[in-house]
Order: sequence, then C-alpha cells, then structure tokens
Amino acid sequence: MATIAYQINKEKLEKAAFILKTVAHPTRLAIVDLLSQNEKLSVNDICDVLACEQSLLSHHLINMKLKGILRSEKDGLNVFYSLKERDVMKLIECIEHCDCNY
Amino acid sequence: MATIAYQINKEKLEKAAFILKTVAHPTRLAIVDLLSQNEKLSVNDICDVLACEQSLLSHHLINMKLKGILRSEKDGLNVFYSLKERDVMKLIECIEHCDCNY
DNA sequence: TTAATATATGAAAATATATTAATATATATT
DNA sequence: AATATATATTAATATATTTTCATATATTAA
Repeated sequence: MATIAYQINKEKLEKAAFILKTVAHPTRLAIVDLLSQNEKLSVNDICDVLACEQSLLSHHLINMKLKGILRSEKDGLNVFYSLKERDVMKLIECIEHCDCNY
Repeated sequence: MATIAYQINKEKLEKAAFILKTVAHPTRLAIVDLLSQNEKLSVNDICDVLACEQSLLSHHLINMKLKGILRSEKDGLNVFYSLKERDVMKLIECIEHCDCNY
C-alpha cells in the first residue's frame, strides 16, 4: 500500500463537524439566512417569518448562541438576535454552488 | 413591526441542510479531507489511516456516495472512493476561517 | 398590583443517526 | 474447488437530536 499523505488535524475536524452540525438544519439555516439579510431580529420577528413555534425557535436560537454562531441582546420585552459570525454565510454560498446529484 | 426582507428559498435551504448534515461528522469530514489530498483511495486505505472499523466506514462511505458527495469505482477486490464534489472542501476552508468562541 | 406580552426552561415523547456484530458477496489466489 | 481478502449488507442496539407541551420568568402597560 502506498503511503498516504495524511495531514489531518483531528481537533480541527472535530471543531468543524461541530459547527457544521449546528447549522445543518433547515430552520437554523433559515435563521442564519434571515440574519444575514437583517442586522438583527427579535425572536418574535423570526417566529413570524419562519412560522416556527416559539419555544422550538427559542431552543434553536439558544443552541446557536451557545455554539458561538449568534449573539443576543435584550431590549425591553424583546431579545434581539444577530449573527456573531457573518462568515457562516459563506457556508451557504459554498453549498449553493456545489450541486450534488440527488 | 417593520417588514422583514424575506427571500428565503425553502427548497435551497433544505438541500443545503441536507448536504451539511452529511458532512457534519468527524469521520466523514476526515474522509473528505483525506480524499481532497488523495485523488482516490480504497476502503482499506481509509480504514487504516482513520483507524475506523471496516463496516462502520463502509456505512459512512455509502452514505456519502448516496448523497452525491463521493463516487466509487471497483478494481478487483478493492473499491476506490473519490470526491465527486471537490467543492465540499471549500466548506471546510470556510469553517476553518470562521472562529466561533467555544 | 394585575394583566398582557415576549422569551426561556425543563422534561417527556418522537424521531433520526451512529455503532456494532454477524454474515453475505465478490474477486483473487492456491 | 478451497481459501483468503476486500467490501457490503442487515438487523439490533445505543445514542443523539428534534419537537412538543406545560410552565416559569421578566418586562411593560393598564
């Protein structure tokens, strides 16, 4: 067997998989997309636009915040979420240009 | 409430989430990485390098093939897998440049 | 201070994904 | 033909993620 070039950084891959997993969900991806088009949005705004149940949306938002993709700031009754990592959008662009056959 | 710019293409997002989910796994990401560095590799090669159990690896490979990310060709006893979508690498690069805080 | 609104929390239930193990298949070698 | 090797398949099990629901908390308004 030929020697295989092997420069895999295990830690990096695990980190990458972790982030990918976080955004690999239609609703969460939609949130990222929405927030890439709008500087910041309240939970309610997003709820309306995505027609997603409030509590479920909250779970998603908090999950993404926990993983460093979103940030939030409270303003009165509302909590506004925004993209912490605008780079995440690049992922979606990549994906859009990559057409797999299925 | 202000009107929210909303140009989300639901189908596109679902497709993107689908692909993301497929690569959002340390082993599968390692496979993509390995194959981005080596034109093609047999199941055994990958097995050795990643120290992944044969059957499990097979599951992963077939899964990724099914989803259009890999292709395979048989040569004698071996089956060689290669990246069908070299663009998938861009995902990993994106991720590497995006440093979230966790 | 009561009521209304926005958001979060926690636990249970539903669903999906990953892993293992045993075995099958196909090809090559003796 | 028998054996060895590489890969795939299947079903069972383990584990993780998503969704739902009921309820809590915090803030504002009446």
